[in-house]
Amino acid sequence: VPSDSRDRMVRAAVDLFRERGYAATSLGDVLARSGAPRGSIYHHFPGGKAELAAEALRRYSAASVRFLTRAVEGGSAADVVRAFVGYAADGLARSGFQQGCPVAGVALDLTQEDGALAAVVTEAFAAWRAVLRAALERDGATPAQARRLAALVVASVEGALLLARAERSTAPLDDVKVELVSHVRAALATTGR
Amino acid sequence: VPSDSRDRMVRAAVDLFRERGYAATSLGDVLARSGAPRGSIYHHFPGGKAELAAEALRRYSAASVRFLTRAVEGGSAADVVRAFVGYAADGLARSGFQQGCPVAGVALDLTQEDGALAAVVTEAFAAWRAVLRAALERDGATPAQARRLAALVVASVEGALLLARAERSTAPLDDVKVELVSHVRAALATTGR
Amino acid sequence: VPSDSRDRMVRAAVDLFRERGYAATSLGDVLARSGAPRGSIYHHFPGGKAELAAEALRRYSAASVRFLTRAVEGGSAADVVRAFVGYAADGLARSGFQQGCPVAGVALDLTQEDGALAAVVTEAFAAWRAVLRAALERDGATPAQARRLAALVVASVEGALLLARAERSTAPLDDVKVELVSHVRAALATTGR
Amino acid sequence: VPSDSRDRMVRAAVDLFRERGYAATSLGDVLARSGAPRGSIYHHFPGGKAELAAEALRRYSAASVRFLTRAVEGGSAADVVRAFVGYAADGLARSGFQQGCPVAGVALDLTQEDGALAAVVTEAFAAWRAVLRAALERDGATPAQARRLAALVVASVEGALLLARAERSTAPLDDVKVELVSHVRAALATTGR
DNA sequence: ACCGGCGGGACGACCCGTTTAT
DNA sequence: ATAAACGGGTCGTCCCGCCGGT
Repeated sequence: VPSDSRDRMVRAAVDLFRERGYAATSLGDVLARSGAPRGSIYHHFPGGKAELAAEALRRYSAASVRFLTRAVEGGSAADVVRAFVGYAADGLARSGFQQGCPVAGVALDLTQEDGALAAVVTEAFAAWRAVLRAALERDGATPAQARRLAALVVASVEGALLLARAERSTAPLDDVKVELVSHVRAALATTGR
Repeated sequence: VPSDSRDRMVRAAVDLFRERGYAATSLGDVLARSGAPRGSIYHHFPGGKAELAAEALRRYSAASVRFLTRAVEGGSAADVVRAFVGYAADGLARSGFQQGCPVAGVALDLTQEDGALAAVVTEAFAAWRAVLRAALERDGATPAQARRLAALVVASVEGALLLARAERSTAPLDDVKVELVSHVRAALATTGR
Repeated sequence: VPSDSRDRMVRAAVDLFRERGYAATSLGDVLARSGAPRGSIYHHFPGGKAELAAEALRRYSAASVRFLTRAVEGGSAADVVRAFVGYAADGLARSGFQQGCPVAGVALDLTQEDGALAAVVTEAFAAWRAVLRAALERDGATPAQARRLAALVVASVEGALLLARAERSTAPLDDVKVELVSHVRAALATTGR
Repeated sequence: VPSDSRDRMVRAAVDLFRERGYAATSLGDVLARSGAPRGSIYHHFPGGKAELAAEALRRYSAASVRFLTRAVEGGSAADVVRAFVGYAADGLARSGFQQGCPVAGVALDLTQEDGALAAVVTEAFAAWRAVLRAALERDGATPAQARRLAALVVASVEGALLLARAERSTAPLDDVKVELVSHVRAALATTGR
């Protein structure tokens, strides 16, 4: 059975990485926010901070992929794009423009040595792209086009989250959403013809 | 006359923020890479690390804006987009997939207290968007459309840089470039008609 | 029935104290080397690390005293000295010059508060000296002389083990053995005359 | 100019290693006893605890070698032995039977990785032996005999210090002194004949 | 003005010896 | 008889003053 402390620590880590990134988040911060006892971190995460971060990213990735997958099942590719942008915008707005994307927050702080964590980051990005690619192909995109569009969507959302958090406004996300939906629609219409 | 040490420190800071972000970069790292004397930090940057970072971002922003402006003067909006993506891709590839965007590297690590630095970050993003917006309007976009497209371009490039650095490949940047150019072209064509 | 885990832990502790002393040996090291389960420490050794160490020293002391006693029964005092030095040299050489004397390894790391462990250390030294004293008296030494020679022998061996481990060679032990045997022989000859 | 803090830290380290060895001495202990500020340690000893220990051992070694050398200049080999044992006994007795030999205290706690420190330990032992060997040869010993006798003397003193500290009495040192002097005298007399 | 030595306190992550709850 | 959990403490080092030189 997963311990309660452990779970709270992972959740706190996700939130903190969304707010200040990996390097600026101390284990003390995680402990303070989660209310977990100091000694527990090494027990639950023998690999230390990096292992905690890996788990946090995996959890965030899994949740967002589940969300995306549901959107894919219930709507068109354009709907999925809208859902993806909305997912990011929601998290940001709900937290008073504090919480961006934890994957980005970790990715930017990594140096070459953190191989294991870097792999988790890459995997998280890949998972999003895979879901988007599948939806785009399902709706008529060629494989190459789907790959490019998926990259554009993920990149735009990550970047827009950056802009939006910086200026404390969802405007960049809203703008990106409009253009993304229009572009995807046009691309699929052209291809499908 | 601007001191040599000061200059080297700023350049080292830019590079390090591109590689590992703000929080993961210590002043010791900056000193080591720049070869600057230890006692000089507070002489040149009484505000400490934050002031050094502000200067580093301003310098990077100014250089990239100069580059973008030249592209605007010499080509279409689509050319500017290509140049912008290329600028990011070049820096990344030239550094062996180490150096992303220093503005992003700082932005993600900031907490609410770093007001001054946050302002510099916002300003840097705004500067890029302003140049792009102007070029788009010049080429026929409506103000609102130009604003949205500029947001999309800046966001896509920042995000693609993230993806590209993570997977040590320029593929995401290349993919984003193709889609961005195609979308901007289509948008301007529609509007201008 | 003596538990298997318990036994393995004691043996691992002996070896580790011989290699790195008391303070540098963590319970985790003991667990890792013995393969014993983590939770068992407090079951078997309610007194914690100190109690484990006490038991380890007692076991080592008992084994070496048995060895010495057999040498006493089978030979002259000079033979006993040879056996004593050889016992130390064997353990050291067999372990690739890793394992010295666990009693020394514990003794040096103790502070004034560790009364119980200090007593075990003293007792271990006393036991060796007692056996040597008895053999020397049996072979003709006066009580005072036997006491002094026993101190010299134990001290020399402990010290030579230190030197030998440090320079990864049995030379100091060999040198000490030669001189010790010669001195003991001369002393007994003079007395007995 | 050597800083005052630095000097006090080294002296505190020597004393603490004499009392509890290397592993049981924390940098916090050194700081507390020396009154030095925490931030200074890394400035003075970039190599951390190991570098501080190396310096402490070198200082103790140098001081004791100076002492031994003076004894060599002013007396016979037997006098040197007496001085050597007395040096150890004095330090121990003066400190209320707390302070043994710092070289031993470090040597026992080292693992295979601490190569640099181990070299300093070996060097310290070698220095004592060299001085003793020279004095013995000067007084008529053959080279091989001098080597063996020097090993015996150093080993005996180190070991006797161990015993003496453990039982809080100088008796082992006194006993060893008597036997050592008698043995060295006899050895030199025999050789010189 | 610029720079080096040094000091200074606060945390950083890691991990240790121990106890509570099975 | 064992795993989960717990605080306290380790070393490293970070960011930052304060002087004395030059």
